[in-house]
Formats: sequence, C-alpha cells, structure tokens
Amino acid sequence: MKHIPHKTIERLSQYRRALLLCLSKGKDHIFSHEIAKIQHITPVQVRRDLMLIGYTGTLRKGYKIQELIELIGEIIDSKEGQKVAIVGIGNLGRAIIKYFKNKRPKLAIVAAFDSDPKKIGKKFSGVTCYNISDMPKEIKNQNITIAIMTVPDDRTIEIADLLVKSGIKGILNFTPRPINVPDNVFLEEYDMTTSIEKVAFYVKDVQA
Amino acid sequence: MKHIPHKTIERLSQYRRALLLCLSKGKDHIFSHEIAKIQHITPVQVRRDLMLIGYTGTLRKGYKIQELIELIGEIIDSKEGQKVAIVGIGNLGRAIIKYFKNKRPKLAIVAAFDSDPKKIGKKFSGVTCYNISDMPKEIKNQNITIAIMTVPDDRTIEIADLLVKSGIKGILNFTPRPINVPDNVFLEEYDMTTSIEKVAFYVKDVQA
DNA sequence: CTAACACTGTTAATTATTTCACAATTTTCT
DNA sequence: AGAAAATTGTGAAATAATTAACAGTGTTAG
Repeated sequence: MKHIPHKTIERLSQYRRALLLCLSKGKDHIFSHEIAKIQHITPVQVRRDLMLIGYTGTLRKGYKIQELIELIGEIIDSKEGQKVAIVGIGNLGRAIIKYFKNKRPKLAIVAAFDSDPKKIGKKFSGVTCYNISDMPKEIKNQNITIAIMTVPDDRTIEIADLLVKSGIKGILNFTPRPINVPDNVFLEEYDMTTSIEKVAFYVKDVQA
Repeated sequence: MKHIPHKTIERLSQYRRALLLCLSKGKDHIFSHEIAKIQHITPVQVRRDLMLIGYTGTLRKGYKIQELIELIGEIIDSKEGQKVAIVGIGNLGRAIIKYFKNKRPKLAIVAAFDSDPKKIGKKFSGVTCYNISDMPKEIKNQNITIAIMTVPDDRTIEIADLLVKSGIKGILNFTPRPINVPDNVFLEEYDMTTSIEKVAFYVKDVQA
C-alpha cells in the first residue's frame, strides 16, 4: 500500500464512525455522495480516500458498509490492540475516560495518572488512578503505548519528559503547552483555545 | 491585508500564547527560530506568517514581544469582544469553562446551557446554566455569537439546529456527530476520537 | 435493443501550504 | 575599517491536498 496522507487517516476514522452509525440504522450500502454529505466534504474526496486504501465499491450500489468498516479497521487498528493511559484526572481527563469507555475495542484506556492523593487509588469510570510517579512502572508493566495528556499547563513539560522516559510510543497532548519528544515518539497536539479563537476570527469577519 | 490562510490563523493564536508566556518571564524580544522551536515548526514558517500580517522585526534583534502580541490581537480579536456560550455541561463543558475563565478578555463565556433540571439555574465556575429551550432568548438578549457544543451525541443535530435558529454566528462542535449549518454560520469541528485513533495508527506503524 | 442515467475509479489540473535559497542588513569581532 | 556572523524578508520551488474532468460500466426506461 502506498503512503496514506495524515488527512486521509483522520477522515478514515471519521468515516468509520459514520458508517457504524449507518449500520446500526440497518443500512447496508452507501454511496460516496452520502458519506460526503455526512462529513461535509466532496464525494471525490471520499472516493479518493477509499482508493488509497484499495477499497472498491460496486458500480451503482456504492460501498458495502460492513466490509468498509472492517477494512478501515485493518488499516487503522493494530491487530493486538493498544493500551492507553490518561494523564491528569481533571474534568477533561474524566470526560475522555467516560466517553471512550467501551467505544473502541482495540484501544483500551487501562490506567489514569494524577498526583492528587485524593484521586490516587480511586477508579474513574472503571479506570484506576495511579500516582504519576508510578508511570514508568505501570507503563512498562501494562504495556501502555499511548498517553493522553490533560494535566495542568505548568506541569506539562515535566510530565511529558517522564512519559518519554517511561517508553511511551505516542502522546496526544491536550494542554496548551507544546512539548518536545524524540523522533521515535509520535506526537499530536490539540489546543482548544486555538479552535475557539479561530471560530471567533471568522465570525468577526462575517459580522464586518 | 491579503488573505490569511486558516493554518496561519491557528498558528497566530498559538504564537500569542507562547509570547504571553515569554513576556511573563521577562523576555522582551524573540527570534523567529525561538518561536519555531517552541511550536515545533520552522523559522521560515514563523517569518512567513508574520509577513502575512505585516509585522516587521528588527534585524538581529528579532521581534518585539509586546508589539507582536498586540498586533496578533488586532488581527484575531474583535474590538468589542465576543460572547460565547457552552452548550452541554458535562465534564467536557465544565473543563472548558474552567479553563477559559478569564483567559481571553475578548472572548467571554457568558452562558451555559443544559437540559438537566439539576443543573439549570446553577453556576459553573461563575457561569450561569440556562435551560436549552431558552437558548433563542438568551442568545439574542446577551448577544452571544459563538457556541461550543459539548452535548450528548444523540442530541447534537437537534441542538445545532436550534443554535442556528437562534442566530448563532459560529459553532465549535466537540461532539463526534458532524452537523450541518448554513453558509453564514462558521463551523469548526473537532473530534477527539479521531486524534486518538490517529496517534494509535502512527504508533502502530512505529512498532512494526 | 438503445439511450439516458447514475455511479465508481483515476489521471490531470488546481489550489494551498511549506520549504529553499539567498539578498539585504545590522552587529560583533579583530 | 573590514571581515565574519546572525538574522530578517521574500521570490521561487517543492510538496501536499483537493477538485475537476471524464472514461468505464452496470441499470433502468422506453
């Protein structure tokens, strides 16, 4: 398989979610223009993405939803599944755990970390919270490869460094502080403030 | 001023945050390569972004932090400020309110909405929660232009429609359900699951 | 049976974004 | 003062992502 663009990977994840929903409504085939409509993109884009993963629909029938879901799974999931930790059990951390609970079978949140003694040892939506200082140990023991950071701004760097030292393979950083990781750690950063400010910018323009 | 790319707008927001932090540490000038380092991008990218907004640094001194912050503010903030509502007071909604509290003077969260009677009338980090059915009234009365949606998946569409009917100008949708809005409403969607799956995908690759 | 239609798959063109390469200029050093 | 170093600003090139255009092919309708 050729190289798949980042953007396509993101869309595949979204297609899958949309498809699962369609499937649950009893639909069994879907056209590129239907997917496109749901995702606010063009049908060509959908067809191109599917082309990249080598999926072929049926002329005038569209794509077989069940099959496509499975193929996307083969592309983006790992066979054995991956273990995820949430670092920082504030409102955001709890929101993510709760939302993710049993959503993706191949991506299990198996641990939470915080440094508040009141939280350590407790369970949040079924996930045990450990002390941040135990991260190296737990990450190794439980074979956790992905960390989601929702810690207070001013502890971001320090905790990211500890994650890297613990051998984490990928980090999703929700704090507004960019972090540095070595090349062999995949980093994705998302900053809500930026999104809000972006909306504000374009709304301002519309008003003018 | 020429057209500013979406990506540049996002980076400007991030530069500003980084710059504020530098300023608070007593720094007064900064080089493009320093900003670049913080944001994990190239110095050229920084210089080009600043070029686009017409800011000119001093050769061998770099950029004046205070000035640059102000200029970015002129570009991305609206003069009078804008009012924001959070729709859906789950963990995520609360996280956003709490985080945003007094962060951006030009973007005030002035209302929250939920349909849980236990939440209506209460304050969350100082923001009053109204009944969702009162959205049209409150959005008009308080002149709210931006809504952040953190509602349960299955109510997303319905609530988005109500927001549009209420005359909202921009929506930031954090639910995993894409929504449809007319052209005169700016829409930004962010889906955490996608980010997590993306990290998982690239981590899987690294392992292989 | 033929024509019109409705889709997919893909090459080519276009647009958006990033990076390269370097001239210009100030500062520092000798 | 002159040479070396550091840094900005930007045109041009490269890369990435999207869209257009259309050939191919079942399907439906007459």
